[in-house]
Amino acid sequence: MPAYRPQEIEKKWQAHWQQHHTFRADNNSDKPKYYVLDMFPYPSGAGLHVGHPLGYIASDIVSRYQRLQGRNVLHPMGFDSFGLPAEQYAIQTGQHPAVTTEKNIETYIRQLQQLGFSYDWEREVRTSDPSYYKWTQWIFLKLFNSWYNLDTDRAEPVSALIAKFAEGGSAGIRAAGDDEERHDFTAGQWQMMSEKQKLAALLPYRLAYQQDTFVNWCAALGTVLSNDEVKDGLSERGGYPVERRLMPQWNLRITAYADRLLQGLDTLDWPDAVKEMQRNWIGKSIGAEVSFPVQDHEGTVIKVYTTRVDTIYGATFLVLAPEHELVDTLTTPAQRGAVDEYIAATKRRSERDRMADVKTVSGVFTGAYAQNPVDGTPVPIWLADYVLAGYGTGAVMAVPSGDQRDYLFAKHFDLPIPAISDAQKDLDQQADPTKEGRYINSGIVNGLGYKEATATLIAYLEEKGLGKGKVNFRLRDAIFGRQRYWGEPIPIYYKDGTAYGVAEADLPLVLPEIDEYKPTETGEPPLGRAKDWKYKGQYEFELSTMPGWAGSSWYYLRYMDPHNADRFVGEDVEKYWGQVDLYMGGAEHATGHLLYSRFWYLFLKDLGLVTANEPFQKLINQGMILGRSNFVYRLKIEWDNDELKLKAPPIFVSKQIVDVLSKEDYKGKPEEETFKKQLILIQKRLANRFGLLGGVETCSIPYGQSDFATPLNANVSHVVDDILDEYLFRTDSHLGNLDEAEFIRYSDAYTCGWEIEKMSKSKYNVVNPDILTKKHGADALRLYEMFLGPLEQFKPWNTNGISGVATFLKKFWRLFHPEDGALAVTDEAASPAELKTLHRVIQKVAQDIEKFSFNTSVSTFMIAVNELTALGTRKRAVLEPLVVLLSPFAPHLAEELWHELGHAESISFAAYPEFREEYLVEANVTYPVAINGKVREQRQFAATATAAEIEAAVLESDFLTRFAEGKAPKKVVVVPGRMVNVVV
RNA sequence: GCGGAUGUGGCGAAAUUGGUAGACGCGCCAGAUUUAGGCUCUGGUUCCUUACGGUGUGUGGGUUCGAGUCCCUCCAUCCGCACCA
Repeated sequence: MPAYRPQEIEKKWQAHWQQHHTFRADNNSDKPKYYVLDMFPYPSGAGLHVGHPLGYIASDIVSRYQRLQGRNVLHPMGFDSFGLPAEQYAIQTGQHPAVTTEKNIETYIRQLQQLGFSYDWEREVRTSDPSYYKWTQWIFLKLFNSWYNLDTDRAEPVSALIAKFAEGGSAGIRAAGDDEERHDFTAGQWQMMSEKQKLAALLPYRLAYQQDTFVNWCAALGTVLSNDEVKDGLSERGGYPVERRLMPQWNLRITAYADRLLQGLDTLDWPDAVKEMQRNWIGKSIGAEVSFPVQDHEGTVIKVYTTRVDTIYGATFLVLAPEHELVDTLTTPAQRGAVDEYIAATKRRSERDRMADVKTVSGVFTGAYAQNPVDGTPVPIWLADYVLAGYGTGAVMAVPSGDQRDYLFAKHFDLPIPAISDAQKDLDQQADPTKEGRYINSGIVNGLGYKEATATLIAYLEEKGLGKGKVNFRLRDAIFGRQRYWGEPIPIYYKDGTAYGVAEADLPLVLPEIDEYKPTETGEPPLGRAKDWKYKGQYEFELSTMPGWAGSSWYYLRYMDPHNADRFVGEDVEKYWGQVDLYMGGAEHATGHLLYSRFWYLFLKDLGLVTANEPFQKLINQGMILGRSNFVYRLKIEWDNDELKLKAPPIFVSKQIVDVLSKEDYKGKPEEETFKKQLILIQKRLANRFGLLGGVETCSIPYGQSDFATPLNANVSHVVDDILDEYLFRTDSHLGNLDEAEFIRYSDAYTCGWEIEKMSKSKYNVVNPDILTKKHGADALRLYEMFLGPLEQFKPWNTNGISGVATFLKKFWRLFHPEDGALAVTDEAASPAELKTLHRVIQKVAQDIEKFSFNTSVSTFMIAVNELTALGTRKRAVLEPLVVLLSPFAPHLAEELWHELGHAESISFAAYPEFREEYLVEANVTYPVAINGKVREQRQFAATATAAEIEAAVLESDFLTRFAEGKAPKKVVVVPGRMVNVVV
């Protein structure tokens, strides 16, 4: 056998695994099951970069480890193949999204397969495949045909609701959702309704319902975005402006599950950060709704929501959101002008300004007064934009002594700030929301504490019919429609203006072909372009498609039974696999995908279609691998607000360009045009040479030896600093911390800088794994990605260190092939030293895998190889178990050696070596012996020696004479296995 | 503002959970082999010091025979939410 050639070995075994279906998971097995899931990728045109596989490698290690432990492992992969980028590309080029998506998936599969993942590819799913989205549509129809019964606290079929209506009308039915959208009727009235009227009455009960909703409308993208797709008032994708607009929309009633989604979190083995984010997102608050009767408006009350009813005696004014429905009625003629002006001013401020500016106090008095329901005191009614129309009732009772915002408002408009608790302090400085102390100035709760006061007041208000305890959630229903082409068509059609669900038998409702992917001239979604696209040839279909998260909300269930044509997942199969044991993916899905998936699962559970309580028991967030962006600055002189300014916008370039530009022989001050041409030329030349653009290390680094250690020419760095102070302005967010940016060379007008940020094709900071695999092999790349640092951490990519793990693999190979010759192992028995090395690895690696601490496992292997190399070990008894241990990490190398050692079956079916603790215990143990914590010598004791024996041995020796300067020992502390400390 | 996290060499990082801080790898230095090296091997590498020795886990304090680890204070950085009543 020649020297270690990873590329040959890897190709051979990947083909072998595929041919022999080595990783095929069995839906019937006596073995215990284990389900390892990766968050499936969106197949983008750029292909994989080194950041993508990080989580996949980790989950693959766990999968292979669990197989060695004798479990039946389900480890699938698929593609979230509906989405915006393919559609944008289609609009630009006219290419069908299905075509580009297919091409991208092929690239992804090729790249994934060459890393040797143990996926069961026969279970691959694609969300854009009609045989898959048939079931996404089917689940939508289930939602459409369900309502949420608060009495049973679960979803039930709409047919049950119809039965109730027929029997007793709408009275007494408690359903999740907004009762104001619904109308009351008797059983008789129900019977009299036409079909159209009945469906209209049912619609606001459904879990998938259509309603006029304030949505985030993005004109540039021509679609509606969900809240988590909007960042700072701009679309997450593209950064276009987003406005609030009232539109008829399909919604999913996730709010019905708010409490259960919250409760369930406690049972999950997830990172605290993610659970906390979901808790905040759901935003449960326990409080009360209190009615304040309005003076001079008989029968009109203002409902406020508060979490601190106990402070109601301190409520000196009410504040309504400017959009509140009563504003118009309440405003007195004298205040009308001021109020109108304030509302107009609020509207002029964009959502973004309003969010950005939380410091300025603004508001206006309506002229009207309400009565405090507990003591009848008149309280003025104000408007202010710090009260949100969308939360609670859109009105608050302001307690300036207990709430900082109310306090600032009161100070600003000179309203009274009465104390309500004897524990409140510094009320001339700030509000004090304390719950300590006894209430004062508080009528019926004077002298009580927080808990009693709250209970007393709620009881009192309930009795008077002016209030009740109430739980509020911040969570909003999920908007489900997108005005887009490349998504699942919503299986709804309209008959006489009324929405009907498509019959299950007619699924899938296949996405029709259209000739252009833009919205129509009349502003309809792209599906409006479809010709002759009608249900049963006569009814118009719904034209919006489902959002990106629809298909990804249940894909993990389809993996269990991907080819089932009769059911979304077979009953027995679902029971067998149950929930996902380990879910690996990025933290960016904390409140989106992970919440929607849980919602769908709970819903399916209510329908008896799934059996576990939660879909994902354990979640690990792998950190992101960041890239180093390089850029050059182009100095520009511009007019900015009548002022001449020098600007230096950065231009992203590949690392090679920075390398070339910073070479000593690159001199002169090129004119702008010339420079641009040069840039393009260099990019092109590099593209030709390396096939791809990206930051693979191919040029020598000009100054110093590494990216980060920078023996930068001191003179150059000085000049750059001076120039910086003088000329460079922060003109682009990508610039970030200029102070920290490194400047490799200053040449008149151009300077090179870098920054660590997310890998992105447009920033030329992507490192392609193919090239690394070609050079070092997939095993080396796998090991290196794990070795890089803790799995969950964000870390910059640095290709330099990969040689370390490559060397390790070579050394490992050489344990079996001395002088790179033929396999040479002996059947001698292992020595105690060898057994110790081996069993330390068995123990440590198993512990590390349980803790997902793969970087330390790799170190453990390296130490073992160094030790065994030093010992000259050639023994099968030591080396063979070591191969098994290494196989989850470097599967190709391990498989090759395993077969060389004479095994016919794949190493995946080997048994994990058993750990024997006794091999780690030595006859003699060396302890540090110290005086007052200062170690003076190392001494050997029998491994079985007791603390008392060790103490005696030290005191009987001449240790004290030599080190204690005649002082007498006060005590001796013996920590078995650690240290002997004599205190003098 | 609220919530979550993180601070250890030139760099990525370890530290058996309170026991000789810096394992392992990169880089660097020296040496060996080699025509040569970007291959391989050996030794060294917290910092200061020629050495002896001292110093050292963001800051300041505390508990302890002993603290990177536990408690309190402050500082810095990152992430999430953000006028949620």
